[in-house]
Amino acid sequence: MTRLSQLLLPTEKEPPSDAEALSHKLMVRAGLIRQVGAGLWSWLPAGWRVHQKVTQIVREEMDAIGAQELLMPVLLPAEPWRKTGRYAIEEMFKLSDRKGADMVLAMTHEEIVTSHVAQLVRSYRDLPLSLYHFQVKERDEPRPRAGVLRTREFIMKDSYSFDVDVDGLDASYARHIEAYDRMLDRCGIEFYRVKSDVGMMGGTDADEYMAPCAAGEDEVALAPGYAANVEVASADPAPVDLPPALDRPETVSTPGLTTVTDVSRELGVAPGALLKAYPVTVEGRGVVLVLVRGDHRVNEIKLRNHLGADVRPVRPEEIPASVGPTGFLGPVGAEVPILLDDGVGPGGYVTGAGRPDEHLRGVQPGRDFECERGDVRRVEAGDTVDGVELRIEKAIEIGNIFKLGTRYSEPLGASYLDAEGKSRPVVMGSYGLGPARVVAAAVEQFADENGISWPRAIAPYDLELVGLGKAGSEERELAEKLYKELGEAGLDVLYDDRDAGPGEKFADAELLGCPLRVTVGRRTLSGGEVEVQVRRGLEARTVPLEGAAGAVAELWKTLP
RNA sequence: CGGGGCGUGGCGCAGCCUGGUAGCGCGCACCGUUCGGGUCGGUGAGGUCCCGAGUUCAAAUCUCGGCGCCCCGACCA
Repeated sequence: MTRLSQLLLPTEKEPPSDAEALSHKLMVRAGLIRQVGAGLWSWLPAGWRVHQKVTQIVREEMDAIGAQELLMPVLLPAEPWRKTGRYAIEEMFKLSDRKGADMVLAMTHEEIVTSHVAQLVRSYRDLPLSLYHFQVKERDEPRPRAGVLRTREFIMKDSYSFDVDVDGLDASYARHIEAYDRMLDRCGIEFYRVKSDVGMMGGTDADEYMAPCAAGEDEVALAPGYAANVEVASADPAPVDLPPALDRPETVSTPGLTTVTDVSRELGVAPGALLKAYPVTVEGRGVVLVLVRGDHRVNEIKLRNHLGADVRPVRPEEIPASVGPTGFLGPVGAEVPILLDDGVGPGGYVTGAGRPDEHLRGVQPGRDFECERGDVRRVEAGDTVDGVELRIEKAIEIGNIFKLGTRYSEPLGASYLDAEGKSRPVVMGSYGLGPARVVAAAVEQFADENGISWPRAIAPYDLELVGLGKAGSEERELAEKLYKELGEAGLDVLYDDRDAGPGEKFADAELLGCPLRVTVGRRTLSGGEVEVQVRRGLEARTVPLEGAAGAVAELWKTLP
């Protein structure tokens, strides 16, 4: 129960000039957040209420699967990070204390929680165990952006599961999936769970929770029954028309034509009838020539995963002469290993000739050059999965969950004695979620031209009560009375009791986006009624003043 | 790390090219007005012009150096 006249809610008519993302603009305009520095934000009272509501929902669902809340520090000794090899991470803030001891600011808490478990857990009887906390994470991001979407400091719910074996981990992982699905459903946002890259976290399996929205930094490939981050997505390519096969490759003169577009136009074939050569340097292996269809792109993450080694594009001077000059690179006669993407079907293709100003046509993989194969291309919209077309959407990552295995328990000595008295490493999972990103996603997904439209579960207040008329008028007295009654009906009300004009009050209410707006004004009061507007869709109705609080409370329960 | 842009009252901006009294809108304070869509009128407060050095009689403006912030890309545990 809050009076707007008492609340620090600095709304603005105009967004910050440098804001791009919708959630950035609206959260600042609505008075929810203020910037402190690059990637550093304060949450103002109304914004913090939203954050807290998300946090509480997450807490309840974590508790429901038996996870135990604790709290670990942000400032940590460097030692455990050295043991796991993560001290070298560039994004980690590093500092030293007055004695010169190396310290770090936590980017995440695997090292510390695992150290605790190493000390405190001795027996298989102590397992399984799930621990979580809400704690600030510090990451020296190369480029913070979009308000609260990508920051250098943010609160994260991170949980960690500890099990005796992989089956136990699978069960813990499954429980977390249930908890995540429930908490995000309750928060009222759109989301999906997608397969993701395990990345540098290591481990065996990973999923991400993604919220689709325009400001998203990630791309997700979706088809019925299929959802994956584009980083790892796999699909069948759209078919391509190939020219008739030739008995042997044939040289064609293509002076100055160095791009797929140019060559396909000149030769009158589809871009997909070309093979694009993409030479890379593979750690510990040297140059490998990757070939994908001309209308496809190499996905470096999939390539790295396929090769099991770090990969970077070659520098021009590293390209072997046998592969040819840039723009005319080709596999025929190339004296380097060749990796052909699985998206390349049988048939004759156009490739660079490995000589200036010439291409070859009718080149058949296997016949005209040796190669290994692998799925290393980026999926494209229009590809198919089980015959159904794929679409690609932008989304923000709001949570990610990893099966870590023994990636941390082994270096940190987290082991237990099994029933036979034998020492075994604890098998771990880790599960992150960013409440601030849930908040930003909700703003992005439901805002309209008038402002934010919160899902009711995470709105800063259940409703905003607008009292029109002058201070001391009959309308305002009735609004005061209704304010009390709404509170008694169990609703958390923001009461706009300011001496401002109606336009300003309405505009501010819609900007802040509480799910309901109740207006006490002459127009409806003459008929003994008050107006109730549903924020999402702005549909308005009236209810009798008598019993209005109860009616509003009932209506509120039906909202998304 | 590469490219681009910006820094002038709380917010949004003009002034800078061509050096000479720091300006506009919103907001804020006060008076009146209005009271179902940012009402209208009046009065007023509020600024180290990001920082430092230089040029000059004189610098928001020109020069050099630094810092900060934003956007695009790279990167992103």
